[in-house]
Amino acid sequence: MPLPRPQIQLSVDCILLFLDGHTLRTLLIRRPIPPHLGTWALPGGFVRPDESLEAAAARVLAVETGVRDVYLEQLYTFGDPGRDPRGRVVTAAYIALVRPPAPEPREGAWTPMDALPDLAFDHLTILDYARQRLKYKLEYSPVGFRLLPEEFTLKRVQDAYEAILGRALDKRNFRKKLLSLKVLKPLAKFVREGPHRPARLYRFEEEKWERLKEKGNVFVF
Amino acid sequence: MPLPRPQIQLSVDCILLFLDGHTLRTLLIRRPIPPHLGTWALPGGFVRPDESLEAAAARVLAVETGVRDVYLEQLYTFGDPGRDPRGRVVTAAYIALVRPPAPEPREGAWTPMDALPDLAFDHLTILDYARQRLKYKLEYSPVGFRLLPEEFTLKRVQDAYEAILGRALDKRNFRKKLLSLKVLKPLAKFVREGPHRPARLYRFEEEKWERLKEKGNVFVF
DNA sequence: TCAAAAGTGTTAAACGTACACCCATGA
DNA sequence: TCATGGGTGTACGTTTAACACTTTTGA
Repeated sequence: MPLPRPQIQLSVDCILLFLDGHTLRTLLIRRPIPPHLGTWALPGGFVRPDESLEAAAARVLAVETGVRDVYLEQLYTFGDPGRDPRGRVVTAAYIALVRPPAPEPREGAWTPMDALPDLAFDHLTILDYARQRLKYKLEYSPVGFRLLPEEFTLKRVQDAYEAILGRALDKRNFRKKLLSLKVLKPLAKFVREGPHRPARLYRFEEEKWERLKEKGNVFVF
Repeated sequence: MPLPRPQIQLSVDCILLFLDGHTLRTLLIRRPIPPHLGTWALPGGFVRPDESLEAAAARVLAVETGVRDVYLEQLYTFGDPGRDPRGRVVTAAYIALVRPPAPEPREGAWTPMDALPDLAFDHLTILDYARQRLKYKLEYSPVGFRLLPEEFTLKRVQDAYEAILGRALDKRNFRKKLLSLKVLKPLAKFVREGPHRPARLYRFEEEKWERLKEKGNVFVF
């Protein structure tokens, strides 16, 4: 039995997230073609017949923004008829987490998540959904560390958590709990970055996290 | 600028879940057409150009199984090239939770989740993913109650949690915690169903749950 | 009167939360 | 020597986890 003729377009859109101090930023580009020509939008494009959804997301990112080798995770698929004025376009949204230093985008701008401009299509809905998802996932997955450099100070981890959760955390309690999980390896390296005591660097140990997870342990702040 | 000609098919697949005592069951049907003719598979079908993904899932359920008015939630979109031998088919999987009494399916069989037969396409992967998701969601959302009748005994709630989590829970602690959340309304009704003391019926109060959630409270066993 | 599930409370351990000072450095 | 952020411990309240007997019913 042959397939019916396809009538629905499939695209991917990418929510690139980057943590700039206490500010969560996303990369928006100006639409180079109609509809919504010139309006801010998420980087996106149509899926090719021979590539997986994730491969499409990676390609779109590389081509439109120059960003490569990032952590990608499917967020949700938005498919309401009418979300694209050209016709029926269903889009699989992907979250991409990038580590500092922020790659200079070939195009577009790193925009603070709490000061978003008008956006094309339903991209505001998609970004709201992404922010929510990130917040929930923080509790039981190491997404926070995917927004940090390989080596980081405890302060930076706390900044990441505070930015994503949107509230302040107690320094001593945060450190106590984080270190008690034994998923960070303290390094014999320190950063001097101001007129104050240098901060120790740590590294996230993925396989220790995996072991924790098997035991059903969870990371709640 | 016109759209490129579509080359990818979009389908939906439904994971219908039903709780039969301590057994979580899903509705599987035998494929009525090639490929995988006669193999067990999830109910599914192609999305029409004018319907939303969720509407497509609801339609497929109604047509293929006769089940209506169920809770539907998007699970994940599976889109690897090669998952369908006919060509490129991307599928949005939806979880549907049904309350007892189990609707008698027009077609197919309620199959225990822990004794699945060989399945068509990547449907085993999809079911594994659904089981995982349900387990995670139990912690912070009232999915458990969507698998129960409107009025239920505490025993039934505990059975649901034990079935989904896959482990036994302490009766006294379970009840204490569940009742302390104040999301259940005790009714002046009891069920007599055996040579033992009758059990009180309760009703889940959605809007009390919403209030709890706003306060960031969570439901962990 | 027996078997079967409903219903109920206490205690100890673990965990979360609130809170303030000394340290190392660069200017 | 001062301003700045790094780093550390304790005490209290809340939550979890372990655990066994009495109640009500139908047969």
